[in-house]
Order: sequence, then structure tokens, then C-alpha cells
Amino acid sequence: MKIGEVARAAGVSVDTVRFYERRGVLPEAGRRPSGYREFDESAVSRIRTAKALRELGFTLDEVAGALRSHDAGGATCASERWRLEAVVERLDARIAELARARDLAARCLADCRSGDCRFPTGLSL
Amino acid sequence: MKIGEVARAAGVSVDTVRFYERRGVLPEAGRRPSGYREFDESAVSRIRTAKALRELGFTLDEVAGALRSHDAGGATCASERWRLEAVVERLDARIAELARARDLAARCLADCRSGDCRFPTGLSL
DNA sequence: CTTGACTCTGGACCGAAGTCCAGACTTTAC
DNA sequence: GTAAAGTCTGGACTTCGGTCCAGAGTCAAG
Repeated sequence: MKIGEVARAAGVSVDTVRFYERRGVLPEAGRRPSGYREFDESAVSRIRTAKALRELGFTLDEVAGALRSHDAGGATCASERWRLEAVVERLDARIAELARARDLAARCLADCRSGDCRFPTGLSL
Repeated sequence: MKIGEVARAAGVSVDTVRFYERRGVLPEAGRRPSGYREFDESAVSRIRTAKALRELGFTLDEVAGALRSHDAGGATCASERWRLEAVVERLDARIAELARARDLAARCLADCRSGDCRFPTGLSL
């Protein structure tokens, strides 16, 4: 398959496919004599997996790490689980951070609506 | 006050003070004959307010907008409340997004631990 | 054989909120 | 008077995940 077909099949742009290759998410593609990259179906499913992992909160480097570990063989659920744990931890931390800000803002807003605005330093909101 | 004193008093770097000036958070500072910026106390409290707003989830542009509106006079709680509402809405949306990813990942992890790993497309985690 | 669609490379660019730098100048303290 | 500390400008760099570009070459259909 040519890069455009892969991209279409996986639902990403050709730029993204090349970018994923550079970032180690995809192995270096084989080349035709013309220099065109040549892919097979496995590239499509690899990109789909990468997308799924991204949606779970993996960074691209983490995706690449997980996929390479998988490639290396011997990876099991138990041996790779920490990757998912790390992601969940990071998400929890980030969510807590945002929730704190959100509650602070919402409390400001509630005070403000009830005519008891104690907004930072004299700013009336 | 010179920029360093302001920065120390407000708890930011001198680079940040200059950056805030360029971004409209601080008005253009007056200059000494030497070219050095000259600030008064109000710059410090303005930076502190900016920090407080940033912690609530305002972007720098939103901070600048709120402060300029305040400067323009006539701003009341009720007239400016939408700014805070917009921030809370954005935070809520972002938190929901992350929470979805988090739950997806945590469910994966739980399945994985209970030996029922249905991780995306053949990847064992 | 030509036309249009595709692909190649390398690098620039986006947003966000700063940080850091060099090289020149100023101010302060001793 | 001199040295150290502070300040000036402008621009480059950071992280993250891409996106977009020009200019050149390639492929497929008619």
C-alpha cells in the first residue's frame, strides 16, 4: 500500500503517518525503487492501536515505547501493565489539578452571584 | 521600583514581567532616562491578580481582557461575570474529556488485572 | 503522451506561557 | 574608580502533536 491508502484506512493524514514513522511509532517503511514508502496492513492496525492508546492518554513516546516492547516479544499483560498505571496516575493528577481550579472558580462565581464577591484583589467580576 | 523588585515582590521572574507587558497584562511601564522601566506598587498587585486569575484557569489573553475591562471603568460583578462562567465551562469540558480517558484506561487496567485483557488490537498490556 | 493525483524531502509553523541567551549598558556599593 | 549586580533588546528555544509548505519527482488513466 502507498502512504495515502494507509492514511485513509487508518483515518489519519499522510503527514501524520510520516510523523509517526519519525517518532518511532511506526517502523521505517520499506521503499519502492522510486522512493515511495511501501506499507502493508499491519501499518494500518498499528496506527489504529496508536490512536486508541492516545485516546487513553498515552503520549506519543509512550505509545512508541509500548509498541516497541510489544514488537520485542515476551511482553505480557503483567509485564506491561505499569504503562497503563502510569497513564491513569497522570490523568488523576491532572484531573485533580483542574478540579481544584474549577471549584475555586465556581465558588468565586457563586459568591459573586450572591452579592458576596471576594474576587482577587479588587477586580470586580 | 525597578523590574527586579517588582518581580521579587510579585513572585515571578523579570522575564515574566516583561512578557506580561508585551502581552497587555501590564500597561507599558514608564522609563527612566537610562531606559530602565519604572514601576509602582500597582504593578505588583496587578501581577498578583493575574496570577490568581491564571490559577482559576484564565488564559493570559483572558487575564489581559479582564484587567483592561476593569481599567476602563464601569465594570461590575454582573457585567464581568461571563468571563468566569466561560472559564468554568471550559474547565468542565476539559475535565470531562480527561475523566472519560481516565475511566477508559482504568477499565482496561481492571480487566487486565482480572485476566480479561481486551486491550486495543492485540497489544498485551 | 499528457494530465492530474500522488509522493518525496526538509524545514517552518501553530498555540500557551513562559524561559533563556548574548552583548551592551546602568546602577550601586565599596 | 572599579567590580558586581541589575537591566536593556530581540530573538531563539521549550513541550506536544501534529500541520503545512515548496519544489521536485512518480504513478495511473485516458
